[in-house]
Amino acid sequence: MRIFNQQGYDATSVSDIAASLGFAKSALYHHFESKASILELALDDALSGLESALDSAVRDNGSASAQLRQFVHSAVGVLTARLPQVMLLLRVRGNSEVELAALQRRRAFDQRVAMIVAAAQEEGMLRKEIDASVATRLIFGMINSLVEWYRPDGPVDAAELADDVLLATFDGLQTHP
Amino acid sequence: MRIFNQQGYDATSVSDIAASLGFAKSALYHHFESKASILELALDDALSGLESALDSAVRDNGSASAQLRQFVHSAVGVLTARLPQVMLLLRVRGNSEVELAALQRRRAFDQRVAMIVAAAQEEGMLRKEIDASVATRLIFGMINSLVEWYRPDGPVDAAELADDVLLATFDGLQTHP
DNA sequence: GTTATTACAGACCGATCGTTCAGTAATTCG
DNA sequence: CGAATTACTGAACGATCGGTCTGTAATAAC
Repeated sequence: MRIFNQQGYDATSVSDIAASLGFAKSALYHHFESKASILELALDDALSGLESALDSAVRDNGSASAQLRQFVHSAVGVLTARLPQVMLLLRVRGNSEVELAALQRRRAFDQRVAMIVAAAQEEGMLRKEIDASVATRLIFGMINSLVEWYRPDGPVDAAELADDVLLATFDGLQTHP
Repeated sequence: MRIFNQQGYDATSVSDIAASLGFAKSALYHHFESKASILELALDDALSGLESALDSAVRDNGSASAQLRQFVHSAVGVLTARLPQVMLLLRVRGNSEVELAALQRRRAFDQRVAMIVAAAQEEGMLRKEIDASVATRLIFGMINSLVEWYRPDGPVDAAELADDVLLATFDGLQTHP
């Protein structure tokens, strides 16, 4: 996963992976069916993590507004905790069966989230000037962009970051009089 | 650029490009030096667009707060107007000389932006609970994520989107009493 | 300590990669 | 119209790709 993310999946050869493990590439095929199956494991892990975070948020809260707040917070948690997997998921382009399946599963997930955002807007939580589907994409665009810079061993604390994202998305970065 | 973005640069062969143009792949080498040079043209265009938008924002405004607001707005404009180029830029991983050069140029650009955000925070425009560098990444994470879904022929208007992003980043998506 | 079983190495496969080159068609120019 | 330039084709290049196969170490089981 580390090399996939550094170079990109397609730019990474099976030899690259094997070399970084100190093995011959044929050794990899003793443990994995194919290059794609390695990717598949990571994508499944990322999707499972996000899905169960959403499930919990829905289960734990009555209103869509509360569900959304909890999910935004926990989505940052999943992203920081399973950074390599989510990183791979967000870069999938649909070039193979494995990638297409992951994209489809992600689309279904995104639609569930969009429904909650729309409901939260109906509840009066979100301003109506901005279309619900646009709002959804802006919120999770910000969250997903964390994979581009957040690093577990970096200076930013994951828990604080989740709070910051909640504040930024819902209350804005500007000071208010 | 369209095919690079659909499949990813590495997953796109020169034959793919030639075929979609109705040419033999050798014909491409009459117009371009290499596959990498095609990428280079696009990356240069994206970077130039963003840089000149930043230059204008700095030139047109006195305070960092005003500079930031204008640049956020115009960055969305550059992104929507030069979607394919910016899309490519944001996916560069540094796998070649061309990509490394683009990454370096982008890092310098990002630092200029980060300085303005920090100055805007000093001016009292941005809340101080959130670190300036984190705020920078959240803002432009949201903006850059537009390439993942915005399409010129889609239902979302580019001008409205720029306003929405401005509202979302600075005032937040939540309604206020 | 013999025997399974697991874990690897190295050579090799066909396919495809980016690129080159010699030659031909199409277009422009005087 | 003929000459020069531009645009393109098709075959071929070495390199590298994901994957397979045979065989040999290392480990575990009894």
